[in-house]
Amino acid sequence: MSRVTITDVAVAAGVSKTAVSFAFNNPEKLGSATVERVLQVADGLGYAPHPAARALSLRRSGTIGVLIPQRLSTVFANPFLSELIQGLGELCEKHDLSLLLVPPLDGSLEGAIRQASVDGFVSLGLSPDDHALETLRRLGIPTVLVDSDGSADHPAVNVDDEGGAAQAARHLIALGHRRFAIIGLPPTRDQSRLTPTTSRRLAGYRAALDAAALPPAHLVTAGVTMASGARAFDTLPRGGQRPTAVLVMSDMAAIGVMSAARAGGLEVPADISVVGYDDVPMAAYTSPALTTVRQPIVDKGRVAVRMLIQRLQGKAVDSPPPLKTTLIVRASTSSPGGSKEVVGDTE
Amino acid sequence: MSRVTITDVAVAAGVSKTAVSFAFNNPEKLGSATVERVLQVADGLGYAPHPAARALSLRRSGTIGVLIPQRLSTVFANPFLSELIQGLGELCEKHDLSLLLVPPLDGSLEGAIRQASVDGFVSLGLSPDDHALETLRRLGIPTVLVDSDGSADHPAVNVDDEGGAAQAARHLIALGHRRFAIIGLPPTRDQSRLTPTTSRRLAGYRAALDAAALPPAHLVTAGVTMASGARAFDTLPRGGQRPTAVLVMSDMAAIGVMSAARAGGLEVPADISVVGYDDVPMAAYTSPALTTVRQPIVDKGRVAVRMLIQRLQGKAVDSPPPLKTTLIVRASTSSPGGSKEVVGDTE
DNA sequence: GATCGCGACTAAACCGCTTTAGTAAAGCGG
DNA sequence: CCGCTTTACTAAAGCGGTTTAGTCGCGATC
Repeated sequence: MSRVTITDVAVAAGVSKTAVSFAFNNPEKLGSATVERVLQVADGLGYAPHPAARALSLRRSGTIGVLIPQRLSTVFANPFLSELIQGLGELCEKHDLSLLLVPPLDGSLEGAIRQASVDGFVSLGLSPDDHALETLRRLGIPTVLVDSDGSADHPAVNVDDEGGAAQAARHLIALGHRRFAIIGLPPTRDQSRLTPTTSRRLAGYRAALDAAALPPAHLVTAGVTMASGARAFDTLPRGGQRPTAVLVMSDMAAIGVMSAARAGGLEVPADISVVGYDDVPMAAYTSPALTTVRQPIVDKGRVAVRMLIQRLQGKAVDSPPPLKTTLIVRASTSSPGGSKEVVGDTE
Repeated sequence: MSRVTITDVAVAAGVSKTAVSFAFNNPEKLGSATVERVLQVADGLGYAPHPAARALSLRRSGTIGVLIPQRLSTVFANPFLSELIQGLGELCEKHDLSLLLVPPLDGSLEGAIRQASVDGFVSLGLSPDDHALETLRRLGIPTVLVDSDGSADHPAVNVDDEGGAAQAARHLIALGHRRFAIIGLPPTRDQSRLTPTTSRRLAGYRAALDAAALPPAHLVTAGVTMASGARAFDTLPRGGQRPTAVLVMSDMAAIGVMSAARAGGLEVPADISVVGYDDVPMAAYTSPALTTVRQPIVDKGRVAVRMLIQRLQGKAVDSPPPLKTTLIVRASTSSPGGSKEVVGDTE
């Protein structure tokens, strides 16, 4: 009861394997009567070409891999990936491509890369010195990076992380805040350093604070979950040193911060202002609704696939200019006193 | 600049292809010195076995497909899928399996099924008469259903949809509600009928209403997004006929309902109570926090993969008993008057 | 010293498809 | 009726691995 093969169909239809293949892929090379008959027989037998055999022969699999530097169970807790996949998926469906999720295998992304039968990769948040990038280069698999630094080998699509962060900080500064905390994203897989996204956003926050001649902010990192954001909040200074505003690099952590603040008896934004990053859909539905930096996540996915498809067609592709980020002011920010009054320029 | 093949390695190491293959997969069949040398050479050349060739030869791809009956861009708007993938992913990573997302191709799931190079499928929410199920059976691809009715061909993992729904309805009845609306899930792909999950939840709601001798509830359907839930709310009767409680089959729609209610000048739960379904993480963070029926989504994913792996090993697998659902009472429900006082048994 | 067994390695078949190169027959102009 | 192009179809060579069924050499056995 094994699978029906092309040979079975050929025999049953009284033609050669070639004819069967042509019937499906090059019908114009065959008499129309034959095509008809072969298709009929194939359908009757329930024939479907073996995808692996096809991939081997065609030298393409019709699949693109999404290289994910973390475990699926953690990374999918963040709606960011959901949204990105919406963008990736939209174009993939249009081009008859499937999406393969490729998380580390036994902790090794490189092992996972080797196993994956894909035509190309979209890779998320890899730091520029990750060995995975070298593996990709050596294997010659076309790759587009997202939220990384582009290189000669691999173009990257990014948003204006720094600009968005600066906008967020300036908004709070304009509201009159002086004591800040920054909650960053988790470090790279090997824990050794910040991801490119983290660095860029941090640079944006700091540039704005420096420009206002404010003291450096208290910096901690947190995962991109609500629980993790709540934990991070609990490590912030208390009493007189308590920051009046928190710049969070992900909405999920920001929501956790708000929730922990409230649990600690503080009111948002009266006692503490919170700004997120991403503008995931739920940011508009929290209470108070979250002020955050919107980045066009779905677009990011679309652009990445579009670039990858070009690379698959052998065209050279450059990293596009960063996509725009926008500050979305909602209800989680106000002047430190609690009034919404603006002290200075909101830009 | 094409890929390094096993032959390249064999030549470079001065051995046969067989030896190279053995060095990787059956090192005990070779002298240890040879193994060492072959591995060295392979590494030096940057050799990685071609996944498609391997899949063809081994008759397994190391990939399982997630059969998704909707477009990726719509289905990923619901955190349900994210959570399910967390469960699926957890076991997949443990077993060195990859996850392939398989949405309809040009609207056809069957086409997508044929193209996918997978060892088995986990299929979501398929109605029992969907042609895709017949295709799967004919191709003989092991499949485990989620949120569908099981059959002789394919076992299914489900939760106690009906019981959870009944619990939700009884909770509202006990609070004193008499006029209900039900917001259901979208129909099947061909629009012809309700999905199994919808039917079961509906049955649960109705059983509870009937048992309390209440009039039938107003029924509408909505997609599983906040926007869609908001739209659904706007179609409900107004004025004296306005329901005092809404039973929603998904949290995302429920959150949309709350938001639309508030936009319409109502207060939740004082003027209208809302109960969701799923207990996605954000349900606890909305305002008011959402009363909802919790289903163990991550578990569902884990169980599904566990079953599929058994099937891949040739074992017969029966549908397990439904997983437990639990009513989580939060702040979006109260007595119709606005008081939280309970009129009767809350169970 | 022929035989056996064993360890180390290889030739070749096979997985199921695509595609190139080619054949046989039909069509056709002269 | 011959040579030439078309049309319709096929044999066989890949694609890049795995695996079965050996081959070969060599020390141990009787």
